[in-house]
Amino acid sequence: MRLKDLAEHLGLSQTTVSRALNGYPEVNEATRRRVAEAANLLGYRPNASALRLATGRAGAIGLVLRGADELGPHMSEFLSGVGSYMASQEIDMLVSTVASHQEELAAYRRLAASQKVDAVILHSPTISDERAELLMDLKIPFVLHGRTNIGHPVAWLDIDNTSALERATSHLLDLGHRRIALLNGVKGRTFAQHREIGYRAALTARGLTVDPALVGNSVFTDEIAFRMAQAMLEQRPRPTAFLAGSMMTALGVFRAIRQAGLELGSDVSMIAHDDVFPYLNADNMYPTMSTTRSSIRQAGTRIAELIMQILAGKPLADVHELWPVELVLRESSGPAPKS
Amino acid sequence: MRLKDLAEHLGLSQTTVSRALNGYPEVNEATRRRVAEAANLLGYRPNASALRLATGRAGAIGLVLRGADELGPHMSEFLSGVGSYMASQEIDMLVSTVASHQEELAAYRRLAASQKVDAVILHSPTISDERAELLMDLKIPFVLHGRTNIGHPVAWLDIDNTSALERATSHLLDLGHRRIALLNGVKGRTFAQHREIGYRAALTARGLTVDPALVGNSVFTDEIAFRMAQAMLEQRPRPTAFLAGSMMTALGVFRAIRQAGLELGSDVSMIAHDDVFPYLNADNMYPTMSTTRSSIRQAGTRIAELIMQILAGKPLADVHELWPVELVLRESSGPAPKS
DNA sequence: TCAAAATTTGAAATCGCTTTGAATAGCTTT
DNA sequence: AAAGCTATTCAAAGCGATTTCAAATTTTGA
Repeated sequence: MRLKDLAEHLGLSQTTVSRALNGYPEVNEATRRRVAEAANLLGYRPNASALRLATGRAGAIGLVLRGADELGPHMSEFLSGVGSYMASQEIDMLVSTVASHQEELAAYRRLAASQKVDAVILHSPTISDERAELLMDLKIPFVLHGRTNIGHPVAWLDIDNTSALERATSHLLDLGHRRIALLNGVKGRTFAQHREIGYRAALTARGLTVDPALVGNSVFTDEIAFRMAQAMLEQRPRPTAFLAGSMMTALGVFRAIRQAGLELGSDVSMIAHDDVFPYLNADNMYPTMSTTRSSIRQAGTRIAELIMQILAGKPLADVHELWPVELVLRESSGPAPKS
Repeated sequence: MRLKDLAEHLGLSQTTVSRALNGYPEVNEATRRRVAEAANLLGYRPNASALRLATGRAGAIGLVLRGADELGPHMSEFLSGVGSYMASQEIDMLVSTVASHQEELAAYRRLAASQKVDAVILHSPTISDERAELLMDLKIPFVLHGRTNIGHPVAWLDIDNTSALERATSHLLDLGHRRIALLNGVKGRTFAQHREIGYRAALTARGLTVDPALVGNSVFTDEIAFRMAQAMLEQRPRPTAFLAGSMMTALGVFRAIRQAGLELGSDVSMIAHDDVFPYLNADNMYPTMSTTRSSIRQAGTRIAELIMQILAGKPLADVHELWPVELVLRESSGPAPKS
């Protein structure tokens, strides 16, 4: 069913039908109704490629994901946040997977040259992110999930990682903990830097120094967290508290604590960052998990909205959102054990 | 940079340039090289919409994911398998998220009417899947990840769930277990049915009957598995072995076992199904986990290949693959405890 | 050497839509 | 009744590629 067929069926010109369907004012109300009805009945929808070619808009946004490390539970959850909004706007999500940084850059060049997307979402930025620079050069609009430092203004949404870690660390210090381990994200990522800044600030405020042996950097997986925590727990004096970068990390730390014959919440405390996964609830854990909490799904939805604003012409410099992070105290964080 | 610009730059017609780039034989080798070089240098890539309109091919495949329950770790891993192959074929992945079954059907209708995709991948089928029927009606080619029973032949790839569960169950029976719990997938899904068939077959072969209180059906999450396992462990006599539907499930069961003060591998045994997540390795768990193993990522890649074969004209009836499942015995499965 | 065949190139139609600019019809206004 | 508006509608020109069909050039063969 093409526009032409529909027009013939109605005894109208393509022009009129097109206008009727797209809400232009210069079409008779009766005609518009007739057209809408017929279109609905016959299940007409414009051919996407033709529409895109004619309008010059791709009707899609791009997401380039770096293989294994980015296509995890965080990304799924984020994606479904983005998707829920984009679906309502009839915008497609074009997802590409790549294996390396070089491939990722190439993917953006391809997207730009073939004009497959109107904008992209960039995530997990480094402190001075090369991809952001490239996208500026390519003139592909984008919203950054996180922050980075490049020459130009950039639209971004981020959570206040520094403040979150500063508060979580301070709380543990208040409870008497002195050896607090930080299982942070991969070095070089802005969010990991921000978290470390918050952690250091809290320690420094009490005149304490950071023990490098208590800081780990890695992707957030159960497995790696388990090993890092295990190694840290072998130190003497051992850490009495952990700051876990994600709920996956928390699961790994939990296993390591158990395996060391220790009890979470009494022998060792933990505060984890909770991105709010529907299938991993801090409240349902044993013991319940203290968290710094911020929904990554909501962030996705909001970023989708921001993208649409940017495409509508909003200046980049006006699109900055720093979301606060809740600190939710539960059973996993308790007073430091008497030594 | 449009084809026209490139053609003018070279002093050639669009026709010739187009042909040179698309490998048609009727173009002079020297010309072809000259064109290829210029295109490369100037970074020319055809406008995707124009190309699609002209060729009638969408150059994309669709994936419709039902919100929370499908966008989990399994799907991520599967997606990246699909993506790795599709990227090599310059085919895009169009990902939509929907919240309900009705929305999902509507999404397929939209994809069909607007001709946004050449084919789709269908996953987690029910025993007689309505979506598969719809896709047949809409004449959208698709490959099914799993199996279903509808009137027409359907292209599919599946793993041999029945045999996997039959073998795992038999092994536990050999070890002396008699009360074996099954944490299965959502009722109604074909794979869950297949698994139950295998489980029943093994029990029946020894003259045992199935205790409904030892069979649970749900999505595969840590949390739900924890609760189901917890409830089952309260029964007397309690189950001495668990068949976990996924590694997430296994984590939950593990927690429940620990919480009940029992030891995995001696007091209680477990065999989990392992879809091979890069970040959750059965070998690295404590104790190491016995598994039925099959890479969901590889399945994704293979399904992508099958899609291309179907688009190339291979008859649906010839596209059926049943993959065997490995049974890997590790420490989590041991002899039944003396009662 | 010249016609025929093979090779190489190009003009124009096409894909299905949007959008510009013109045309028609029906009312007012003078 | 003619002129001027307004409200509707339509024919045709893009959008940027592919592809058909014809033309120009070169090569081949007798």
